[in-house]
Amino acid sequence: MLEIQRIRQEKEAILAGLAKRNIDASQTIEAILETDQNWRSAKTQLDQVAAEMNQLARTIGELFKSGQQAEASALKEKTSVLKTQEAELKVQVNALEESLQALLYTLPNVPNELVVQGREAEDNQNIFEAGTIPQFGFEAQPHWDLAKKYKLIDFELGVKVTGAGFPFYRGKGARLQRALIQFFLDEAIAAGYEEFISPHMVNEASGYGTGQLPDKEGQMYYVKEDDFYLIPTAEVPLTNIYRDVILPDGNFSIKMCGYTPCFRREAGSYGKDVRGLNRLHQFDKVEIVRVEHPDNTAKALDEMLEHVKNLLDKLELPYRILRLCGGDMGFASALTYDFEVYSAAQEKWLEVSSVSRFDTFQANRLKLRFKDDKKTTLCHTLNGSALALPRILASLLENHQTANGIQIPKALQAYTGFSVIE
RNA sequence: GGAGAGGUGUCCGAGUGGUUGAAGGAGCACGCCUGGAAAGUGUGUAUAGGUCUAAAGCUUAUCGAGGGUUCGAAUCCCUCUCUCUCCGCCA
Repeated sequence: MLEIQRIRQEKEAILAGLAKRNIDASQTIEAILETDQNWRSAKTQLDQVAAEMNQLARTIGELFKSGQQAEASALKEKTSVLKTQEAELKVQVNALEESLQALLYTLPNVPNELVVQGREAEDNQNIFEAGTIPQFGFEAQPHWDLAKKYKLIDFELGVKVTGAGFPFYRGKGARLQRALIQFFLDEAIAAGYEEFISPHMVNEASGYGTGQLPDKEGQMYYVKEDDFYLIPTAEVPLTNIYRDVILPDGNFSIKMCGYTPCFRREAGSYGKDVRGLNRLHQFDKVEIVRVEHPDNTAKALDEMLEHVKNLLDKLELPYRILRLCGGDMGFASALTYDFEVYSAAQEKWLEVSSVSRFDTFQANRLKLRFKDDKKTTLCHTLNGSALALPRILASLLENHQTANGIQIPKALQAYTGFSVIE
């Protein structure tokens, strides 16, 4: 959520920024400013009436104390007019506040200066490539065939027990999955992130805190009985640890990581995009989350990019980094880098990580601030996948396949306990 | 799930209708005292908003959350929520 003060002061800059998302926000901004103006004047009136009421109540109290019943009763009658006024103004103020809030919720974050205007994936900027795309002397098999051949994943069984998008991992497939989680966590911990095991369901307030609510209810599984949402990413519980928190000084750098399953309804997805492991309703992910002083955000983002690069290097996978264009960025993000791994048999790039800075956008909703001398200032938040498992698994299988089996990268062998899947 | 007790500021803790944004204490910050420290002593110590060029000042709201009663609510009533104790159930 953008700060209202910022909209008042930097209207033009915000409009220019949002244009990079192909959004013409001028009408919304005008509506916001007008509502804000109306709200403020109504609020001022309400405050004045309330002040008068308070003054009267105090006087009445004193009169009663000194036994001047008649005078007190006379004053009491005066209050009835004020009371009606106050009630009316209160309704007005509340209504304006609500519509202001609703309008603010509709505005996405303003893109960083590095972000280019663009509409779709083709407009993203390729800023880095590493690794080599393997050449096979045989016909490479897609991961769903490999998974079946080596009995690593059973999609049909998942359909039977739950539904599409909820696969079973079995045998070495399960072991490989567990190895990856452990590997990712160990790497994150080595990089200074504190590990958390979080709840897998969150309440409504947390959904609002990180921006899943309102509007994206349809993306989350919802437990009606208890009003809980299944988390779509560990970002939600981890970031919400800092909801309604004021850090005591500006000297902080909070680094958290956590493994969780992630639940996504993915309503509207279909076709070959969802084949095999490409898109699941439940998948595993290790997430890294940071809360930073605004001065440190750029550096933190760089560190996170390096961290993910390092993971992919160790897994010996060919990958590239894209800086997302305005139209392809998430709602809350100011700057996002996507990591894509080349999947040798599907012959396409698969997104395996998304690293973003949100600046004050989430912090404003979360009310996450720090004390700076006497002022309280909003913190910055960042997060990134490090990494999401299914597509990593898919590309491991596809890129490291040989005629006789699947080679496990060296860095992983200590975790899997085997070096090849035959 | 049933019965009961409770949720007050950074912490402890008082407060059952009238200058209570909130006694008292601890902690913390700054000052005085001291050769230095401790002790002692003084002052300060929430958040969000409105008004204001800004600061100061003035003002509104906030004692788990929301609503209600009242001229006036931390204090009374209702709903929800969380914590604790006992019982029940249970990995």
